[in-house]
Amino acid sequence: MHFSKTTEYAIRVLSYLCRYPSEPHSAAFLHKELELPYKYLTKLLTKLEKEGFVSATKGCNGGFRLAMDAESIYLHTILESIGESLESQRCILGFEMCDATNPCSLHNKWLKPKKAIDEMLETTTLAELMQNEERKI
Amino acid sequence: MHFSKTTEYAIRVLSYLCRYPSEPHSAAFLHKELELPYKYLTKLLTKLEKEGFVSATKGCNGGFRLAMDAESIYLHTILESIGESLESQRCILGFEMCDATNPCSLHNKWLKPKKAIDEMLETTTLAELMQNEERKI
DNA sequence: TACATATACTACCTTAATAGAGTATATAGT
DNA sequence: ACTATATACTCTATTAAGGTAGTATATGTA
Repeated sequence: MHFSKTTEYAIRVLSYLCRYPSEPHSAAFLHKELELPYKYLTKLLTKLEKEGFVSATKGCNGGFRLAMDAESIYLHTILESIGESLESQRCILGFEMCDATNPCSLHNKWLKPKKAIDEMLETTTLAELMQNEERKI
Repeated sequence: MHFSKTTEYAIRVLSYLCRYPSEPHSAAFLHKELELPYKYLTKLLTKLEKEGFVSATKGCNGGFRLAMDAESIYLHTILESIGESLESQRCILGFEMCDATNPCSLHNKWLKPKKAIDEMLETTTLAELMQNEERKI
């Protein structure tokens, strides 16, 4: 009952780039600042660049910065790009076929929590995560 | 955002034993009936026996049966024994220290979904999963 | 007691997520 | 053009969850 590390990292990095948008941040810097494994981070950033979330500039003073308006980046969209959202759609007990007409024994009980999760992911933007400036990233 | 396989299997097996309590069911039978990997299942059943959820009888006509009143087995308790609930307590973004006074950026947004999940797990009993006799296990 | 049917235990194998190393390539500044 | 600082790419290593194999042990039935 948790996000994958990749998802955690993605949200944290994007949050950081959202909070400090004035200049690009290098992977090395983000690695130190957010304490994420460097090589894993660079790979993730490359992916996020391909997905259009960040823009990358090479060379001196280069780095990554947010490429989209933070108000229009929903968590759901991030998870989708990472490949995590597919997981949330699957049956909570792991059955291939599980829906309203052919539910597993937990199906109905899971509806409410699932709705709460989905709503949160679909209505929360990256910008919203920045509301309290004191919060850690 | 999902249960571990072990948790899935535990709920499914216990659900089955709850639904058909009249006689013990062997691991081999449960393996065929629920299509769970045999060896993994026996390991899990041994664990569930130690945790007190099922009783095991060896020899001919032996097998496993529910050892507790299904009305008093809450999903939360099962997950706790499996070791999954600890996961649900941790910070959604993976921070060591994350609480109301020192929250991560997702902390507040996660409160509601988390509450829905916890409530479901803490109020749902094994017996309740059996309400609709047509449901698959 | 012999045997078939069970669980119990120990050790090992597989897979996918996560993490790391090394190298190639691009660019700003001088 | 040279160099330092970046990202981009490919391949390999580690770890934990998930899964398997083999054998020991217990028990009902004949």
